[in-house]
Amino acid sequence: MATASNHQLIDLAALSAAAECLKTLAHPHRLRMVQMLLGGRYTVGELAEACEIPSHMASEHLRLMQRCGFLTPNRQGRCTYYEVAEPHLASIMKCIESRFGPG
Amino acid sequence: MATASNHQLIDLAALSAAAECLKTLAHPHRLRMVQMLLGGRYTVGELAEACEIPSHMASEHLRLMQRCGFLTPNRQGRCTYYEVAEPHLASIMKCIESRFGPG
DNA sequence: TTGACATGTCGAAACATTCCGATATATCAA
DNA sequence: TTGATATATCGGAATGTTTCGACATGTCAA
Repeated sequence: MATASNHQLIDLAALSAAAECLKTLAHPHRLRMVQMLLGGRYTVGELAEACEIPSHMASEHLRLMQRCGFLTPNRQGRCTYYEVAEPHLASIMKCIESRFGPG
Repeated sequence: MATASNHQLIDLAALSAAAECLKTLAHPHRLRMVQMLLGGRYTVGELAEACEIPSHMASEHLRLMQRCGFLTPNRQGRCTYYEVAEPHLASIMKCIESRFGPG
């Protein structure tokens, strides 16, 4: 046994879901996109340019993040704007910034 | 452009490092181990049993987490105790619990 | 309608991860 | 020493991810 304060362990099924989400987040281009989108909405093309990747690949990354509930697309004419749909993304990104950010 | 409050974007090299760490965390058994270790120290065997996996596989997971600075081993006789070495693990785990935990 | 532009989808190659059995090392007890 | 226990490591099979070119769809302007 360990120390006191044994706060409930999350069950394995929930941990698998969490692992899926973390895996989705665990990519440098996707992290950059999330970081940008936490500051506003952007089109596929804008996100692609910021990551210096072809836009059809940005589209693929965005699809993955949409699939696990992080983002939602919002078509407007020829462009598709993506926005953050998962509120917890802000706090997890803060953790990442405090560990890997500047300063 | 987006809204105001354009706080500095992390550079791609740092995001790659962050992605590596997140990838390492993104596994149900490793998440369980981290969650346990945040509450105290455990041996390879104890962690293996909690995850219901053979201990040589637990050892492999622990090696990965050691490699990215999350944990440190601490040999004591025949057993190796692992402990949390990265303070930020606690806060990122809190984020995960608040999203996937009970309640 | 045509042509240009912005996204999205498909299939396959390249690459990485996960898992397992076999084996190695390290410690203790007798 | 021998045998038992606890971890660690190696190699390979199975599986999953990433990237790319090619193509499809959907929108607008003329």
